[in-house]
Amino acid sequence: MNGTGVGGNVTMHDVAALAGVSVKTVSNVVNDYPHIRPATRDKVQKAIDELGYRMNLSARSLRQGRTGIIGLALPELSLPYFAELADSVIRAAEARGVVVLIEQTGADRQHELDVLTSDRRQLTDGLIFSPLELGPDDADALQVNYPLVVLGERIFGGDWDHVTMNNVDAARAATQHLIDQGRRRIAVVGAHAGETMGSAALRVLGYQAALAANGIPLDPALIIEGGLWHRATGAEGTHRLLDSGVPVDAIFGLNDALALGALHALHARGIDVPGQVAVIGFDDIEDAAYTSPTLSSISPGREQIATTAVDLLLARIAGSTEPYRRVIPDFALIARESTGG
Amino acid sequence: MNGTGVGGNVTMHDVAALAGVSVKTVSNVVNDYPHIRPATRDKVQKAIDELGYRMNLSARSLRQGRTGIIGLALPELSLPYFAELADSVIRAAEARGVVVLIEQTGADRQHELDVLTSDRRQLTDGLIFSPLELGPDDADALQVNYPLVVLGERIFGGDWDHVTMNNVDAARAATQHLIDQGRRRIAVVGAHAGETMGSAALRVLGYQAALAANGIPLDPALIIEGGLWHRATGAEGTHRLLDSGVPVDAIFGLNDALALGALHALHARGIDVPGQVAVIGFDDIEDAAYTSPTLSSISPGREQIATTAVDLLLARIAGSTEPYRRVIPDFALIARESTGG
DNA sequence: CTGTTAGCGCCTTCAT
DNA sequence: ATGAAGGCGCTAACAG
Repeated sequence: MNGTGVGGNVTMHDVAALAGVSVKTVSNVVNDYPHIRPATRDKVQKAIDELGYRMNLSARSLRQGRTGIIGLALPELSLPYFAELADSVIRAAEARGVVVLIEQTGADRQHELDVLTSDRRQLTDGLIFSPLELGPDDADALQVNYPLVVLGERIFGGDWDHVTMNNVDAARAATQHLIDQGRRRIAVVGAHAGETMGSAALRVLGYQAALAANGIPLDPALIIEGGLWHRATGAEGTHRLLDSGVPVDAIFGLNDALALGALHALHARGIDVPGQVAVIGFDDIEDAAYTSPTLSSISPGREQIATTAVDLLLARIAGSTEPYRRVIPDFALIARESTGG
Repeated sequence: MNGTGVGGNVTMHDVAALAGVSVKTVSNVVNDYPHIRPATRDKVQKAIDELGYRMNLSARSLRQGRTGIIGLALPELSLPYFAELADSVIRAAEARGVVVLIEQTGADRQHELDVLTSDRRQLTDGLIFSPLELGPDDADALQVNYPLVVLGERIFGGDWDHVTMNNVDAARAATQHLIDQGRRRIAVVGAHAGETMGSAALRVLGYQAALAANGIPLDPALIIEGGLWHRATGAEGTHRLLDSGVPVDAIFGLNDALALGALHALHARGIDVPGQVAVIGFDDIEDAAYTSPTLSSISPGREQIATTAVDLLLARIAGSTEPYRRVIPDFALIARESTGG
């Protein structure tokens, strides 16, 4: 039963007996305690190797109240941005010796609330949470008694740990880029009416700021609503926009999935990109570099967001008590064909 | 400390004391034991609610040797196919009351070996493993002493649990579809030289079978190697193919990422798809429906693969002993613009 | 630097 | 249908 597999039945006591030391000494060796005589360490290590001993992590968890697992709750892995984010979080976690349990909320409000109080929270030492539906009214739900790092900026005002990016400035830069290419009738796809603090609201703010700075009047007909930021939403919104007949020479997809949908719709209607309509997205997912035409986008520093979130969470787990709010300032405008001259 | 959060310190003893019963009775209630008097159950449940009791999962794990977590090891979530697979696995797992710990192997052989013997295996009750680099020579490494379900068909010959799809037939169907559109110079991108049983080898087999069935000679110059099935690999392989000057009127990307890369390369060279060159992929990732032109592909029944894998794993964890090898026979050819007349 | 003791919270006997 | 006791494997707290 115990060949190539992961050892089970052999305990510290067995190791201690074989090595002729106490269990505590074995524990010390296994946990890299500072002061152990090299001879003792070797003796123990030999016994460990000989028996193929592996520590029982459940027992350790029970004892110290930690599992070495962190949770990551996100809308869904099918959305490339979140898949890439998860990739980065897992890498960062692995580099720090912890593993990641992923839960999908499906962008469902109740599911997002559930994830915060789920039994599973007991299996994790802390949670990195990227909500899409929770808003300022749900601030109470985020007052949990375990380490929590919230991604994105849907919920301001609380004093919980927070990692976000500079949405307003980044969206302004994207819009300015379109303006620099001579575009004046710039639509935005994926807006959320009534919201004041989600990513959508902040990016629209940046869009408006850029228009204002360039003396371009804001035309409400160019602001296209779209709840879920999927490709389908972008395609459908773009069709609505074009059906409406308002003049358009550029589309700003509030994320890349929306922009990909826009490209799709424009292609379906035989509208040349960027000849007739320029398109820019947001997130710089891998896809953006491979579409036809390739998609200009904003690179939000995803890697840095992930490592920062993991670091904050681990610091909190380790006992740090100061409240954190980290804004990742670095973003980059990646100009590709879809906005090219 | 114990408001919205996930309860911690209150134990079964506390509940038992408040309810005036023994801990065993509380345990029975919590675990939905069959024979409990309704009155007793209510009493206990009331005490549980009043104290906000949550069972300590570490203690339970220690006691029964199970964590309720299953592992999922895959190359990387950045590859859309695997992100979508993970999505499906997580959903299937959730529906069955378990959660998923994801580990990325980065398509690195050593990493793939490590994942099988890692300490983390102790946190999981079993593993769903999608290897990319392990081959027949590594069969021994798969002889582990915990429930393991292998995805894909890189390693035949062992008697471990296995979920795969009908790669040969599906690839034959893809190729036949191109032939049906009048194509005769069909290249394949992403082949793995020297392999005999991976997805690449099997799909190439199907390709060859289709050619043979239609009396089309096999031209080795049309078989383009490509190790990692990323978009970049597909683009680069396509450039190599076109640089070589051999006549081509269709490209079969052995997965969608490769096909997306091919579309990208063709677009960059101003070659019309499908006018001059038709393109088909494999996997039917979400992207395929949104590229320009939209990408024809093979839908492999990803959802069914995921649920089957989870079901097999859970059955094995529950103690089933018969060796399984399940082939998911259902695939579908999705014809889109990239192969359109 | 190393040994001893006493639980962590639960579930599995074995009684009743 | 419920209670009592013991231990799963580990580590924190003290000795020494």
